[in-house]
Amino acid sequence: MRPGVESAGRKSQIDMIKKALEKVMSEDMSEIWTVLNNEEKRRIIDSFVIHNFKKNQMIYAEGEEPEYLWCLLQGKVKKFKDGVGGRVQILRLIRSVQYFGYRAYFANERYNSSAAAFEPSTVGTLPMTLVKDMINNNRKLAWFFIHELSRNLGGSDTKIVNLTQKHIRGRLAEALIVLSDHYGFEDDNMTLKIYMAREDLANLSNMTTSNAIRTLSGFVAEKLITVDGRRIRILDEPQLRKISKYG
Amino acid sequence: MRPGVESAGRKSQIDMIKKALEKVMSEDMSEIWTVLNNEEKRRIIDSFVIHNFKKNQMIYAEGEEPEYLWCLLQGKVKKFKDGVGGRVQILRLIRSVQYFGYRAYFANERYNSSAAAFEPSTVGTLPMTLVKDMINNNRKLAWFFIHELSRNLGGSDTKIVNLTQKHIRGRLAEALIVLSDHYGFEDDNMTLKIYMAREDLANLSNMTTSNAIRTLSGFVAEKLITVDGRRIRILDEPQLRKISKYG
DNA sequence: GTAACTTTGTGTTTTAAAACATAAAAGGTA
DNA sequence: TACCTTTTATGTTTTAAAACACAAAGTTAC
Repeated sequence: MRPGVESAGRKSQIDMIKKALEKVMSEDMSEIWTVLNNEEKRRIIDSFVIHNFKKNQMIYAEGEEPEYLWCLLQGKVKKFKDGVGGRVQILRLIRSVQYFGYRAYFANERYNSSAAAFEPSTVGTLPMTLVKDMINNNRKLAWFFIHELSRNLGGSDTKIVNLTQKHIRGRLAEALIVLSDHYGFEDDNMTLKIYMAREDLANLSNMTTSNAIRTLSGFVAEKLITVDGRRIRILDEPQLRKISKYG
Repeated sequence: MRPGVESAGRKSQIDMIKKALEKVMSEDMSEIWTVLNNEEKRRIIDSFVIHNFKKNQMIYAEGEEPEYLWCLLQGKVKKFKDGVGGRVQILRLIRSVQYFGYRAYFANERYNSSAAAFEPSTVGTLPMTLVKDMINNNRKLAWFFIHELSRNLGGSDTKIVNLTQKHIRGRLAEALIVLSDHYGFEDDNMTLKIYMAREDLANLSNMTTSNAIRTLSGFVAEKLITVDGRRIRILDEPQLRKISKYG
């Protein structure tokens, strides 16, 4: 897949790459880069390609051949899977700086899920062949991926039980908690930093859009949250956690 | 956790270990061993401990500290998670020779699920500290785990969609297909090689035991399968696959 | 071999969530 | 501005699956 490079003029494109690389290299969260030696860093800088995606634009689709390691630099990305009868399940949310799209390559499979930008996003790519070489020469990088994969697998297994066994209210409360843990709050420490459509909220918590809307209204009536369009404020997190646990 | 060693007399215990090691070392499915050099093989032989588990005996439980790589030599093992209201979800089935129990260690977490023997089973353990050392000295071993974790993660994501979106009949049909793919058939090429309680079948396909029984009876009435106690024969696999896809 | 317990089987009732049906807001566009 | 599309909201109906209830087979233990 050759992703949509929003060509934005040569100068500003170069600036963007520079800024993005700086961000990637300095971000302490992305421990991945701290384990590279200088030669590896040069190879990365030479191969790193920046792409911009518009709101709701697909990054890759289930069934395609995985070729790149994707690194979200700016924005928010969802990984999702189309199921039966037009229903969609959001599997994982990506924030900056996080890596994604490598699992299928490692498993020797085609993409098992799709990725799309939630909001305007900047993504860097690195050919997986290069990543593979780097892993072979750098055992810390191997451990980085072993660790990431292991954490994600645990998360997926937990999600299976949450989505199949909890009731609607529990699932939505859980989704709100996950969103707050993952993307955090605005400066007021209450407003979720992600503004998603009710439909996405529904696809995240395995319910229909109407039920997401209805249940959300219920939470408002119980004064657990307030809602202003897509702006959600968490008022009573402990109670939400309780409902998420089972209620 | 110190697992239950069914001490079976010194002589036969030694025989068992010898046989088990032979099996592990020769099994071509377990590519993991082919990548080791002689020194590594000696370290393994010295540390490898055999354990026997009775039918339904727990191997480890959610929340415990992971210390060992488990290798199923003989028998069948289920990995499962206790959810809300006494419900159980079977997450993965292990056959010989397969490895399990390493994810939590790699993720630096406690066990996220439990493991129990479906039937009398023989399991070998290796301290994860040793496995870690081996990975550091052997990049092919690192790739083995990256590959396994990646495949499992893809499977878990698929399972999320299957279990949340398919209807009861589809989920049970899917479970039967998975069982046949995973454990295979008896010599008649029809009878599933695994004999599980209806309750386990239900826990595998996210439904109540009564619904598993009822739906299974439905399949019998439609001549898709026959049932004789826990012995299930697949008569019409194509149709089962169709139902599993959506029916 | 009989009693106690567990597993399987089936019918009936209840319920949680989907499906359907509108309508009002909100957002985009000509 | 007016028009069209999408999103949000809420009420009503339908339905798939759980819950409940009981009986018959099978197992296990004594």
